[in-house]
Amino acid sequence: MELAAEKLEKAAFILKTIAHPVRLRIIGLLNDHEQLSVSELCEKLDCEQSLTSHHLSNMKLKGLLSARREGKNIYYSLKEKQVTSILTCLENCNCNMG
Amino acid sequence: MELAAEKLEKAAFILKTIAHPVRLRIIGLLNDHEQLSVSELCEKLDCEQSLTSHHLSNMKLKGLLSARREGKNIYYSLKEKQVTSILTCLENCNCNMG
DNA sequence: GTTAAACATGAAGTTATGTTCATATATTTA
DNA sequence: TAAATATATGAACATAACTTCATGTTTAAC
Repeated sequence: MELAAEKLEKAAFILKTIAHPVRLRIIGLLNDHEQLSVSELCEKLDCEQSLTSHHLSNMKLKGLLSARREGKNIYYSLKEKQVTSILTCLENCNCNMG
Repeated sequence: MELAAEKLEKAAFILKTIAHPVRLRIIGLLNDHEQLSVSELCEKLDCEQSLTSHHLSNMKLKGLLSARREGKNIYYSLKEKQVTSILTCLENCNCNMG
């Protein structure tokens, strides 16, 4: 095991970005849907526009999502599909934690 | 995908606990070693005793580690081996993020 | 029963994160 | 070009996380 030191900071960085209920759901949704507009996400997440937008730009900034404009809408999608594998781990993990 | 709502909070919770360079290294070390005392961890991590201890009790509190005393030493070990699978994901993930 | 070793704990300070609110920008439509 | 829709942005605040430092507790050795 022992992640290489270089990879370590990056791993923590990515995990930190993912480690939030709303952002986890965003990843889940974008894994199911290929791409979604901000308002579609707002609705599905039941999360206010501004807050959703903040989360999205944060995730984009950190390289997890990409965005492209189409008319009035901006569509977000997963940039690194592999991120999803972390979710799968968590899903399968019967972690009786907490 | 779409983690069940109940699992979601827990997943974020676990990820938040893991999402720290030192704590990632602790998990890596305890995956390699089965159990380690605090001072062994301090040394391997090159991390001050108090800080290491804080991280350890945090991880224990959140159910990731277990501890048992043996004389003057306290040995920590992974409570949920599955946590390691998340590290494996990250390792294999050529995430060109950031 | 003192001392030392190994570890835990708690307060304090600093920084980072999350959230809200008000406002700005871009695009389309009337 | 004015209004409406979709989204972004930034300031301000509240809360949580990280770290340090000083001190407490437990166990063992003398």
